[in-house]
Amino acid sequence: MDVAAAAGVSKSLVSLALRGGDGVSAATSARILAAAERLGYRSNALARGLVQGRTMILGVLLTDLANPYHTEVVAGVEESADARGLTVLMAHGRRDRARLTHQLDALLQLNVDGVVVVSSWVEPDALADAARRAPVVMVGRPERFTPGVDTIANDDRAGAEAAVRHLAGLGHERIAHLAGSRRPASRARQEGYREAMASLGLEGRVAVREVGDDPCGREGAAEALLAARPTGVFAVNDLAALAVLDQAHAEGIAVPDELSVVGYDNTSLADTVRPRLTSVDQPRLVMGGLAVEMVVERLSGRSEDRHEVLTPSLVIRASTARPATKG
Amino acid sequence: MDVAAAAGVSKSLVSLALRGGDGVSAATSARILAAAERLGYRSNALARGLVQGRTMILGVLLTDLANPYHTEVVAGVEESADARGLTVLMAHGRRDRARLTHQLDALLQLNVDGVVVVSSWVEPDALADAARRAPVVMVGRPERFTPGVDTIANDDRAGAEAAVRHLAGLGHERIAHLAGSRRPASRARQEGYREAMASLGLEGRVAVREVGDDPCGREGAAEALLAARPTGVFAVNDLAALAVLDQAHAEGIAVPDELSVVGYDNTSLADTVRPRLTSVDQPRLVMGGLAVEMVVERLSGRSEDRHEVLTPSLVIRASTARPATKG
DNA sequence: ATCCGAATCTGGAACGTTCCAGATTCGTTT
DNA sequence: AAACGAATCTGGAACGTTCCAGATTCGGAT
Repeated sequence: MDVAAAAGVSKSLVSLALRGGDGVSAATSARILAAAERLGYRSNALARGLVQGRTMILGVLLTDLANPYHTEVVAGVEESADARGLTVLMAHGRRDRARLTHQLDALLQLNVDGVVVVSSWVEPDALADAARRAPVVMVGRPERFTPGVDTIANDDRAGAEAAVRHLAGLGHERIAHLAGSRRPASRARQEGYREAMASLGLEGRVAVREVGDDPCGREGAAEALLAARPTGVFAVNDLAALAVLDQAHAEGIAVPDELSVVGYDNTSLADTVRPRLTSVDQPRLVMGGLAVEMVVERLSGRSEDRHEVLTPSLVIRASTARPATKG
Repeated sequence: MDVAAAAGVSKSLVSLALRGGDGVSAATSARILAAAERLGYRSNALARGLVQGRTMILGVLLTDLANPYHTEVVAGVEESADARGLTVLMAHGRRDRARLTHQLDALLQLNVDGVVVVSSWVEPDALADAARRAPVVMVGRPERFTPGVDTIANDDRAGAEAAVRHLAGLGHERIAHLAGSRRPASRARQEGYREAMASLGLEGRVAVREVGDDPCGREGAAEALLAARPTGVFAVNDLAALAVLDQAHAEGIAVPDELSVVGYDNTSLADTVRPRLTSVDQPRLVMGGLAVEMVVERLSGRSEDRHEVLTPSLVIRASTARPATKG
């Protein structure tokens, strides 16, 4: 190590001084720091990680960078990781299962101290494999639990119920649901909708239309949904809600005067579209923070799996109002 | 290495076989692969990076994860990196200069093979420092060039001019500009606007209003801008254009019938708001790809700095039309 | 049988750190 | 003056790979 020679001490002492360890005299320490500064020295994280067996890096695996839902979870992760001195590095799967597996592998090969998976798309085998090498916490609702992998999800049923009750509370009865794909979160939201309708004595008014996973299907589904002339719509997510808003606009239906719309996820979209969208909000920051906490718990010995379900809240904006009085 | 013992060969041969190198007999190779598979062996990227002096990791430094402009540049980076066998890892500065510097440092300590900085916010000193340790390419328009750091930007003047000429071509004369902050890109767009107006003989119609960097200022600025009753507005970016759309809606001004609006960046917003926004499109995928190319060039010896400026194009949507005929 | 070269395999050095056991220095106490 | 202990410093092992020079094996030509 050049710095050692420049400061006239051993490499061990340089290492110690740069880490701020004690047992180094003030004078020597100053000399070492000066030499390091002068030579533009930077410690090598590879070597450090190799010898220490840990890297202080928290890996975050993302399915979709462009998804504002994901990025806000990441914000929560970062905040919490910062507070614990962990550095966050992100790997991106780009909505592709194979790439997701590959990127997860890349993180593990780097010996990250833990992985937060923000996605429910990862191959369960890859996940199980990963959990054997490092703590893995998944934020999202998986098809089924993978042993060794902790999960954090929001209560989709409760969120759906809150949306429906909000509409019913305003006086709506013809409340339709624009449903999502077959994925667990979508299914749970649909179940929540049906249950809430039933418990409100509105089972006769249940009307569901599914949009596929492909974005193109959304408009058609919205059109079909509105054909039944509901006064309120609960959409599986904000993007689906946007399709409803657009379709309503195209048909000359005023929102919220003639139609109330509720979305899910409270993405930036909800605060962007006109009218601003009432939406179910998952506590994403909290979820991200909790994920880090769970990784740290694993690092300090917890071995039972933990599956946390958080309660979402409804953010009321301008897209919902009392239904127009008839006649 | 356990795999070596299990397969009854030396660690060197295991290493060779797993890398797919030749000089390993088919039988032995199969035995080694089987043993590795069985033991769940994964090579350690830290050790590999340490001995090879390169990591095959391309670091991406982001200012703002939530910014769809940034994420699409990243998509371009990823595509190009994939094709070259580089793994992309992202570090996130969260709009904070100190954190950006810190994250840049973290990437360098990991011995990444190169860094693509998607941001024009990074401390120039930190950038210069980084460039001494690895190739650094910045996507964005910096205050000034940092020696050793390549840059890729779009031609903001040309983009602004295209926007103004589009409006003028439709018959607009009262074309106002909602300008951005003092940052170089914003300034260049404003200059492009003024120049285009001048060269169209419309210097008398120039009307500029600046929004500060804080989001709250946008509405007020949009209101003030519309007070002058322009028939066309060129906004510094899509978010500013959205403020104009909202303000127009609030005042009962129909877009595009009574007011045409053009944004900049062609973010997902442009394809989300109503009416869909005409916007200047930077070739973000190309820019990302080019960034990787420039990193690779540096790795294979280029030493002169390269500063690339790409030409943006206009994407015409529903927010622009001929002005209403008077009377 | 002998030799030769190609194919296959091995052992140790190296990468840049941290860690640890011990060496050295120095001021204080006896 | 001797002894002691604390403070300060050093040297080598270790981490898990790759790399390289050389060792071993093997089939075939002489």
